[in-house]
Amino acid sequence: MTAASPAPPPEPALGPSAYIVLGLLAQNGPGTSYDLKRWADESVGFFWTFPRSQLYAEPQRLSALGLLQEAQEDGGRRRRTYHVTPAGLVALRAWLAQPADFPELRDLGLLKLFFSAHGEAHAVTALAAEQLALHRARLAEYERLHAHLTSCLPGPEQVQPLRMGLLYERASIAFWTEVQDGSAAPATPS
Amino acid sequence: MTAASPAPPPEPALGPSAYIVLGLLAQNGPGTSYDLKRWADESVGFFWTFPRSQLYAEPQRLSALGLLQEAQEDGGRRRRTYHVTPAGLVALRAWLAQPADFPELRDLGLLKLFFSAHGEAHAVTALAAEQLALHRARLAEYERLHAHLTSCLPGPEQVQPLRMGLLYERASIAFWTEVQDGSAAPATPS
DNA sequence: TACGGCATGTAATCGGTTACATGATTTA
DNA sequence: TAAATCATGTAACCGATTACATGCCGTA
Repeated sequence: MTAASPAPPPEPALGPSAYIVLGLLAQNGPGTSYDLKRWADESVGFFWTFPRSQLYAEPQRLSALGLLQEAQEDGGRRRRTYHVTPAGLVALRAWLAQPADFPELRDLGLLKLFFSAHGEAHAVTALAAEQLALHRARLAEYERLHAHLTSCLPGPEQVQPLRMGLLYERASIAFWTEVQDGSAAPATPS
Repeated sequence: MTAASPAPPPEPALGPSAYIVLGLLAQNGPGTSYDLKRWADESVGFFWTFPRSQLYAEPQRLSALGLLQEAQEDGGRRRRTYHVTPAGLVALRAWLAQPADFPELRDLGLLKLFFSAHGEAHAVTALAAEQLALHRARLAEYERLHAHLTSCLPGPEQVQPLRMGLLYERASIAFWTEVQDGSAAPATPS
């Protein structure tokens, strides 16, 4: 490699939360960390969570990298408002173009089920009941949200993940029902 | 609170990976970190991943807490073999009895879909195709594993999580197919 | 004006990830 | 016996979670 291509800073490879911040800001215009929290809570928050403090730390990292620009107000709370720079948009697009690796379920319920042989006898029943309750509640919530979204319609990309959520919840309910009904079930044809 | 109840060490609240180690050791007898890796790779690894080095660090933490006992061999590699102590079993059972909080999808594909408005025009198509490939491959793998497991049958608890995996993969395939077929789809009845 | 809750941030800690480094075993 | 692979571990870094601390604002 010649001196002609000094290779721009080696790109520290941002994590998912960085792109969530970039994406949310790109979508909803400039905002503060608290705005980010509110936006996340009613959208991505449903399938990707993180503590609030990340939404203070992450924008600062991104500012340092030039992907966001920060404006701190003088009076009152001196709060920081961020907006995406052109470089930030480029980074976002680059990330969107890269292939996404495999999703992970990260389901503590499944984990406990897997090890349930070492628990109390009725542990599985309790677990199934509890998981059913959780998933039913979540399903109801998704259905509300879905109904609500189809009215104040954004682009379909923002509704689709919710549809996957619905599919997942229905599958979960089917699964835990099956578990609850005991191992009595005969061979279940695929 | 009187001096009569000195309250045993405040229990540092272990993370999931700690219980994976405890559970795997409880299930498969004593073993080394490498054994843990192999066991995980063909079971829990499918719905809960972590780097190999965790399987060296975690057992040491657990030993320090008295939940595992370590035996280091003298000759050769001086490798460490761990086995679960009674206290470890108690901790495992206590964890199993606690309610599990809600699972998270953590799906980068969904995330990218959600923000896809800011990418190239064909980004969604590419994403859908790529995700379909991933999920089809995974589904095939699960089906192989399922067939294999039903032969060398362990308890059903160890097969059930895999069944959830199957349900999830089928749902995912349905979802991304729907995405791929474009927003042309009319109202999809639930 | 006092109080409660909303808003805004920082500090310390810790688990998880990457990278490094090396020893043992098998096989060509 | 050299090479390749399997096995085993450590160190450093960094993102993420928890906890702390405080400021503003609406309202009683």
